[in-house]
Amino acid sequence: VCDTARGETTCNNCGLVIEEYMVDMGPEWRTYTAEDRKNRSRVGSPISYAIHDKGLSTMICRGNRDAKGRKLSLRRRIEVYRLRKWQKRTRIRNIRERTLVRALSALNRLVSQLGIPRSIKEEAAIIYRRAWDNGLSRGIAMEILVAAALYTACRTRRIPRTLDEIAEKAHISKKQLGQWFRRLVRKMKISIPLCEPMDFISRFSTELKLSGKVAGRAIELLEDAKEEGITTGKVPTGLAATALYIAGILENERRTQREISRVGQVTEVTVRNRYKEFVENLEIEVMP
DNA sequence: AAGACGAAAGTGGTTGA
DNA sequence: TCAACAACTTTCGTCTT
Repeated sequence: VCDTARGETTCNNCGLVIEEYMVDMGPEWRTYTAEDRKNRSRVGSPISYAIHDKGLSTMICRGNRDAKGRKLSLRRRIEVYRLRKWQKRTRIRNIRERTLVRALSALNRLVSQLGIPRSIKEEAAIIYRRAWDNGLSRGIAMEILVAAALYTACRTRRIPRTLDEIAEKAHISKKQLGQWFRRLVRKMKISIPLCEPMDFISRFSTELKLSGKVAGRAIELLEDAKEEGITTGKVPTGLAATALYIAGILENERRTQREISRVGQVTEVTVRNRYKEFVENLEIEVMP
């Protein structure tokens, strides 16, 4: 299923799978029985990242003595000093890089799960690095910062995912994600375009297998609704979903309220309320 | 049997004193 | 910091297809 509405090719079927195998080369838990094999799931970054240098990083002790306790010559002392310095530097670099590797692998996982285009992933990675450079990463779980960077990237490129969707896949709370999103925007002076209901139309209509005709009609409806001033303060996903619902009825591609509410991530009641407002204000005749 | 409808009570976030 | 508030959710009984 390809969505080329914005010049992005998001392939939800093959792209997903290929991406996953390309980016995440970590091993899965070994399984022994057929039952295990059925149940096994991907378990995140391979453990080797976490213990990558365990036992390998060496400290060079202070005190300029050799193994037998003799004082070192001046020449040796200078050499040991230099070694110590480089030891420190490379260790710091390794920690940085290791975290970065883990963060990027988490990002890849999220992106595959959500079917997000590659360009947005790159954007998210850049935002993540900038956040890191600005010292925003201190004291915060890497997963949260990654998720916030991804959400920010989606918003700036106007291919929004909801906070809920990203929070769920990243296994963090919506509240935390929202907080860090705002923090990123504020501290890094990123300008975010307003979230418009229309931004959701192409994704939702694909998900509902609705034709382009319906999607176009839905966008018209949203434009009219905006002019009538009945959209302010309403959840954009609910508006987009309802517009598709009505457009579907008008174009004879009806979907049930349940389906509509599911893709719009609102309740049927909300769809009904929006529906009523649309019909009352937009001179729509939906009686067959 | 499934879908649509709407009332009523509850929830979490924003706003304004 | 607190209360008021609008939007949205959950739940549930009733009507329609």
